[in-house]
Amino acid sequence: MVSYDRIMKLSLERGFYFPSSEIYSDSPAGFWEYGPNGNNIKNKFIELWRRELVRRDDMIEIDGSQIMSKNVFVASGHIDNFSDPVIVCSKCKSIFRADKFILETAGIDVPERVPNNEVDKILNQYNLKCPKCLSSFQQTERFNMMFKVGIGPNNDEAYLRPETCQTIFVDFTRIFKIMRGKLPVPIAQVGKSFRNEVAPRQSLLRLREFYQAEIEVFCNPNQLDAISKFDDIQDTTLTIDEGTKVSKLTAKEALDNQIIPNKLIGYYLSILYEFYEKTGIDMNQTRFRKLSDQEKAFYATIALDFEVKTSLGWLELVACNYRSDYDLSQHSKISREKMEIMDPVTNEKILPHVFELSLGVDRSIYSILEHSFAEDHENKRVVLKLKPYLAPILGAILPLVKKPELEEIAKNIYCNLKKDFDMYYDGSGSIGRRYRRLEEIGVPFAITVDYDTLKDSTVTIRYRDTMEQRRIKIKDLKSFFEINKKP
RNA sequence: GCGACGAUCGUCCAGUUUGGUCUAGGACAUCAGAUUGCCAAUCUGGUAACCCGGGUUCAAAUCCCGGUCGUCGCACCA
Repeated sequence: MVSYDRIMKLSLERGFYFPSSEIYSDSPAGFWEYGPNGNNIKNKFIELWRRELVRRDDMIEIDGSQIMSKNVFVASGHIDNFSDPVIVCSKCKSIFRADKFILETAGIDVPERVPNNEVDKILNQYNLKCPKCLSSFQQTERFNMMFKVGIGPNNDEAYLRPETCQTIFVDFTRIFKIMRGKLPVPIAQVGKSFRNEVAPRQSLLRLREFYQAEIEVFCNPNQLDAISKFDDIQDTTLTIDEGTKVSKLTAKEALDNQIIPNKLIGYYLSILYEFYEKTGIDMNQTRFRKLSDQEKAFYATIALDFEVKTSLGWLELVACNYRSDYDLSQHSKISREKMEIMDPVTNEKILPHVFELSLGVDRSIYSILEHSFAEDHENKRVVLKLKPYLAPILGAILPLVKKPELEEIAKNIYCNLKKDFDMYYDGSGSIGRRYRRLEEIGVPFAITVDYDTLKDSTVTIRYRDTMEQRRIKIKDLKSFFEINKKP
């Protein structure tokens, strides 16, 4: 298996991703840039997500704000649940998690959501001091994983969203009305979320600013098995890890065996699976893992993670949570906005439930890179076997040697194709070197203009994975790329 | 956030032990030119780095302190 370090090296050398603000010594951890190649892959990944999930399932896609008011997160529970009590030594400024500290020193098991004054009381009562300098602690504070921002001259309290889905929840009633929604109605969004991670690590795998592609399926909780399109995917084979046992079985079998609770969840897990199949990730190295009650988020009643095996172990790519009506009822309560809707199918007035597929884009990109990376020792080359529709560049136009008559034709071909496809022109160095360079960033096709081109207007197509070469007429190139850029 | 270790061209590494030889060297990559009829060829020339701040010293890539970042472990991952 390719190591994390090897992918990291490739990324730095070839511009997939690299640290943000790296010329400054005070640049914070957990922020990374996509370079030209990485950005192209990311855009194409998102476009594939749209094709295979959003358009396939007639989803509605929105693009919401990244900064949202305090009340949004009071309602969502993030103000309360997303923070840890923290105590700071008044002298040496050492920081401790209050609940852990009290458990370790006084042996008292306080809940994570313990009020600040309660912590202060316990510290006093048991005379707990800083273990490093034996000084007393300052008043208990909260460390919140959300980034707080101040709006306007008064610095009104607001936050960068820690998950994209909250915009979907707060917008739900308007979207449902204007789009003449019928349950189940999936609403999708791709965008950035922000979490003030304590220890961001491993580049794209734990970021403070990251892309999520989320799908919130609003549904009638009484109609979870009334999904006729389940039949389309019932033979999709899923690997499901229930903690005690791992089963590989079709969606239908999983449903029959109660491993999946209903058709709606089965359907969405299956189309998610089929989407990832198309990314080039080795599906034998993936699984859905049922989360235990301890692992589940506070809003989830059923939770499965879609995970992929990488050199760093199993990596969570998609959180699939049945959030019930938690979010809508909370937003309804705090905003005093009625969020019940008429289900036109059953003529019931209900508060919809939500099943979500919360996908981590950056982790997916990393996994695709790792699973696409191949070292071809026989030919002494490194090949990134990206699917053509995910490759940062679809094709490169190369003059065989540096001769004006070949370069002119090659540049013409390049100019004729570059508006329709992601093309690249390279005329420097030996032809073999150029092939090697291209396959390292995953360019699937190289077009070489040679001396035969002058005679019969054909060029060589070289295939990245097999190194095979075929001749094709210049005028047929457009349709060749048209066909080959499709999933 | 804690602890251990580390940080030199785009990448990998030498130089730090024992301060002066370093206006920092090599390899790969890259750029320009020459050459080249298809898989990292060759020749010539070029670009390019001591993480940041402070201190010690006649003198710091090298020693000391602080910060930042990175790797690993713990914790965290709603």
